[in-house]
Amino acid sequence: MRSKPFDKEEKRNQIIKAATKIFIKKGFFGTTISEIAKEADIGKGTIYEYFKSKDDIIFSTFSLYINNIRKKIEKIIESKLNPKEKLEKAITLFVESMNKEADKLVKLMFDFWAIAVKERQIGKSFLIEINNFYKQYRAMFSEILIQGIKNGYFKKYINPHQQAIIITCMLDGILTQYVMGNSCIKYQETIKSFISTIFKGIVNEQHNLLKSYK
Amino acid sequence: MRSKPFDKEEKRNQIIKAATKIFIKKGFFGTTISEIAKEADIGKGTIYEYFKSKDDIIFSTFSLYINNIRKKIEKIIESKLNPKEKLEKAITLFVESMNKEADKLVKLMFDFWAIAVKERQIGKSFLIEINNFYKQYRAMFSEILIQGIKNGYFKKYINPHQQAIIITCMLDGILTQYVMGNSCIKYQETIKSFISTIFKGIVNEQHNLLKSYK
Amino acid sequence: MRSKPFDKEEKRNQIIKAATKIFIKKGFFGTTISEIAKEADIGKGTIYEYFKSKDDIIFSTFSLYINNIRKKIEKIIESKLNPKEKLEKAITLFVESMNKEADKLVKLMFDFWAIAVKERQIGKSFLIEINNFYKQYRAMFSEILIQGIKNGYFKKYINPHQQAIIITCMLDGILTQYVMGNSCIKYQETIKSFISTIFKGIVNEQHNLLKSYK
Amino acid sequence: MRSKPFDKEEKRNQIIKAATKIFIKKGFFGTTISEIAKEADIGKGTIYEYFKSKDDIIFSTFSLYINNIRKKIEKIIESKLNPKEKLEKAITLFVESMNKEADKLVKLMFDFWAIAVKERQIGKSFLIEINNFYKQYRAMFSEILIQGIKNGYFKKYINPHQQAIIITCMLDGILTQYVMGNSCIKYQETIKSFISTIFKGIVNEQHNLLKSYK
DNA sequence: GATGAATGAGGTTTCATTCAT
DNA sequence: CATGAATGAAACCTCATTCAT
Repeated sequence: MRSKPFDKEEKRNQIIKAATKIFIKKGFFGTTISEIAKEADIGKGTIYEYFKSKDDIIFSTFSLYINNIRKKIEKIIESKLNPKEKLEKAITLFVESMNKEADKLVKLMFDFWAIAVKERQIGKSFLIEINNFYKQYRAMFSEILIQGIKNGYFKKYINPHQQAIIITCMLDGILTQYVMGNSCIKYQETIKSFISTIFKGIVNEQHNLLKSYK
Repeated sequence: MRSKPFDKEEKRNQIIKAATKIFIKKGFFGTTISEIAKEADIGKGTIYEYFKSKDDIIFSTFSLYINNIRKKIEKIIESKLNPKEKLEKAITLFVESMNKEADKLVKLMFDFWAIAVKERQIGKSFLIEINNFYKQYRAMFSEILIQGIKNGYFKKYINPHQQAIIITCMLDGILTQYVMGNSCIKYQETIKSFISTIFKGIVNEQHNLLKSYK
Repeated sequence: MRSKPFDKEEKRNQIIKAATKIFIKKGFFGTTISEIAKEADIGKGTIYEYFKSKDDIIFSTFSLYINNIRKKIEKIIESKLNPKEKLEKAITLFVESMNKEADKLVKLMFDFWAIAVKERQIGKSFLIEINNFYKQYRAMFSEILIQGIKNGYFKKYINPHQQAIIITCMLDGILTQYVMGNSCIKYQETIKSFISTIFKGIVNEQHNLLKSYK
Repeated sequence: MRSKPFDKEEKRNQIIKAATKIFIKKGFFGTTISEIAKEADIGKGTIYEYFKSKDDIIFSTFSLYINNIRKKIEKIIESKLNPKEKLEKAITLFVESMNKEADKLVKLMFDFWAIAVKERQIGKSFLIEINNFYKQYRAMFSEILIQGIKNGYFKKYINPHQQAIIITCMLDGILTQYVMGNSCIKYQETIKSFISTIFKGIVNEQHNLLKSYK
């Protein structure tokens, strides 16, 4: 990758990394270009060699992380796991992102949202991106469910699209309350409890019983 | 216009109403005091007769809406409805408010978050308030469920606290995706579908059957 | 004095008294009309029934206190004391004003000065008033000295005008350093020491010896 | 204009110089940052690259002038002059500076006072600095007098500390009245007259006579 | 006469962006 | 390419003053 003597893309990511760190701590509106520059250990003016504006930084940051998650989603879909395993894995992906570093990233997400809901120029782009992300996210669950129905893992009469919405909304809700509520709900227990509720409704027990016989 | 005797509280609410309108459109950081003043049709300085600072405005706005919802919650709890009806009513309350108040509240919520992160001092107060609100919201559902279990409306072995969390998270999630997704999910269908899933898990069919016999 | 049902002058003085209290604590520029009104226990608007503007308040305050001192000076001059006693009395007047309440008044004086040295409208009037006051103050000492020379209390060859300047400058200097220096010089000792130095230079010992013979 | 390599200290002083000019004319509270910027021929924002706040400007201004005088004082103390010459030099320093620096300083002094009263925090620092300055100033005269007594130039029985206070107060007073009185007293004459009075009291004539014999 | 709600001019300060080096 | 000094628009907020009651 580092074939050229200078790699513009790498430096961009370096700046985004620095920006993310500060955004998480102080929020988008609480962060100054100076702080980002200092954190990235470069001059203030240099930032403008790589980004058109402050808005461009947050938007690029957003895109970077969204795409990272997208890639993970695609990997799951394309994996050789069976639908039930895929469903668990997908939820786990979500749960994992709530630990450690990623917990902070979620806070970043709130900033994205705050910017997105407004009418502003950048907001619209955000909203479109977030919408796409949600669609994709729901599509992932939808696809997994359809696969499961086809293969007999899940009950035939369930509405995969509807269930996908319920699952994503639930995960979103847990996330929101977890972060807002200052970790006062035990999200892991909640998710487990939720999964069991959901699974009870959709999993085709007979099929799975047969499977395990083999 | 100034025929009535001077009512400080009314004027405060009038300003909050104007502020809300602009906050929702442009976000807290994108809104100026001048704009609020113009929207409220008063002078810039007048705002400061009723609020200590811009932060105070958003905080008061937040409190106003939170308390409005609180009052409604309390009414439901204290009503003469049976637990199942209460549960339906509580969710309906939520659905209803999605068209009016709560829709605003959610959009403001992101701002609250942005402010909470930027300004440590006020941020803490915000998070405590949000936390309290969530607790109260969960407590409402918890109480309804406990009443229902006692009276035999709901199954004995369910964990009311856990179910309350699931319900509130779900509603929160639906709301978030509804607002973010620009009405691209049909929330009413989703909620109906969700209710049926939940009810399947908790409602004691035998008891309700007996009831309907009478 | 309270013959008329309403005494405008009295109310003015009442406001000045309140203003003085706040001016001393917070300085002219640190004091707001609201504070003065609250201290005087009247409405903000009422102040403008008695004073044209904030500047007018400080100017009137200044005039009031200056005139009080003027009256005292005149009393001393017109008293039946002998020149040496008058000189002592005049300095004592000064020393007295450095105690108790009056010490605070001196701080007010600094505000007058701060306003006076500037080019502003009110500053000019102040400067003229202060100048007049200084002149009068020096004139008092000058007159006392001339009386003393005439009557043989003081040496014939001294320049009364010059000595008056030295005395007033000295007193002014002590005052400044006392207030600025946060009472870290013992002004009473200093003044005593200064008086003895001055008296050594001007008092006609022979005459006083003769006097005390009688 | 910007040919020289960038000198932060120089620019600070340049701004201070501009600020001083306006402060003297209009007073601290009457001066706006815009005016200072215009006078210094720079942008408003540039000021804040060199000073934290408006308060910081006045405080730095104060420190600059105080320190300039301090340096001069130290030079005199450390010079090879004899005590009597030092005393004359010290007073001369004072007289000289009345035409230049000190005249500014006194006018600013009233502003310092006004700020000291208005803003408790910064006010304390000011008073401490002023106090230190006065102490140092008195110490200079004290030291000169002690040297003089030791070497026989001044009378043995005088109290050097007390005399130092008298001298500094006197000079301070002359300065104040000079500035306030709008040059209406002839300070040079007054100082000469004062010196002769003081010297009469402290100089050891016999010793000086002997000295001049040699 | 007395009031205090309303006002808006004008103050300080921040910070994204530019541009000469 | 990199820099950071310079900038000024625009924000928040204060407060002397007005005026309807």
